[in-house]
Amino acid sequence: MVAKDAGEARDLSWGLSNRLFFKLYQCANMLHKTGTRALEDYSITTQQWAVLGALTRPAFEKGVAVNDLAAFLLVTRQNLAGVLQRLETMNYVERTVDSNDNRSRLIRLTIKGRSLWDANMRPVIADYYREALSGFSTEDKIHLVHYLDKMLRNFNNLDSEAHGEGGA
Amino acid sequence: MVAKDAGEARDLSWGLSNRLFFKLYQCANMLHKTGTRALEDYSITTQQWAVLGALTRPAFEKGVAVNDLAAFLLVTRQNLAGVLQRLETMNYVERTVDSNDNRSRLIRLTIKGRSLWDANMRPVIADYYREALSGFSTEDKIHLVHYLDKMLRNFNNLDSEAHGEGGA
DNA sequence: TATTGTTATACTCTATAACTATA
DNA sequence: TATAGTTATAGAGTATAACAATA
Repeated sequence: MVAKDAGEARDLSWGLSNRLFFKLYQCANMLHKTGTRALEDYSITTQQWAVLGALTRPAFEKGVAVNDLAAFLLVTRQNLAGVLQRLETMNYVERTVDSNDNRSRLIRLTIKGRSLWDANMRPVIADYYREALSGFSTEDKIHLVHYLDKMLRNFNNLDSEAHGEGGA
Repeated sequence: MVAKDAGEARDLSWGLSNRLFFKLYQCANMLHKTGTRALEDYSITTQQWAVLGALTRPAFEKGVAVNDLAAFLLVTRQNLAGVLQRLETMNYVERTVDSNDNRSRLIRLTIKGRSLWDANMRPVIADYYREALSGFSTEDKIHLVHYLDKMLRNFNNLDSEAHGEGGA
């Protein structure tokens, strides 16, 4: 009976975790679908949104190295390069040489990019947040951020292990 | 002073919501990155994982129409077609004609697909859940599922509006 | 006419490796 | 030698439109 109970407990745990990850998967899909649609007037995808949003951070406003930006966004520098290229073509970001290290390039918003964010994207995104989080109290949001942050740390551990840093 | 306070309240709300969505964005990225890596021995992506997982549901075991599967996964039927094609090439799913409606195709797992899921994928995914949810109590998981489900309903509303169904 | 599913196209994103230029 | 960034390539996913077969 012990073995059977243990099996049942494992099944319950599987079901709940499975449900949780399926919801997360669906939320991820819908975030990209509805987010990209919300910003379609500006031809901005959610990845580009994340980059532009990061560049408005006070710490990054004077420019941020590609590597640092990639680490912040949790994407590889190679894949960030593609997104940056598209944003540069649209004249929303620009690259300057870091005078402290000639290998490094500092990425920052252009005037046009800043204006796009402040005048167009931010209001649209504020509306988007309002709708996507309707029914959420401030407490709910704080709890959810906490859970997502906790899961994110676990994901980062999983990712580090996969790169052989924590080899068993 | 009222206007200023209102502005500050809006900023606080913006900051919290922005943080929440950035975490969600990062979790989405990491789910695909670590999930696909966890299943790389079988060349299964997270989208294919979702399809195969759906097909193991008791309700779908005898076959499910493409449209119903797409609705369940929250993807378009066109995009599902591509994923199904890749899974069919690998011999993990098969299509049969619905005898009740000759237009419809019922998708179901093949023996090989069922075996891949039971013998290989499920154990790997169970480990993956354990690591990705380490530190989460059952209560935590229930709360998180609840929040994700709530957000998902909001996303679906946003999506319906965008398709002109609820036009203001 | 409407619906089911498929095909076609164009683009973005991702993973990976190889390259350059600096350090 | 190691690091910062770029370029190149192949594959997967996504949005959208158009199409064939069936209802």
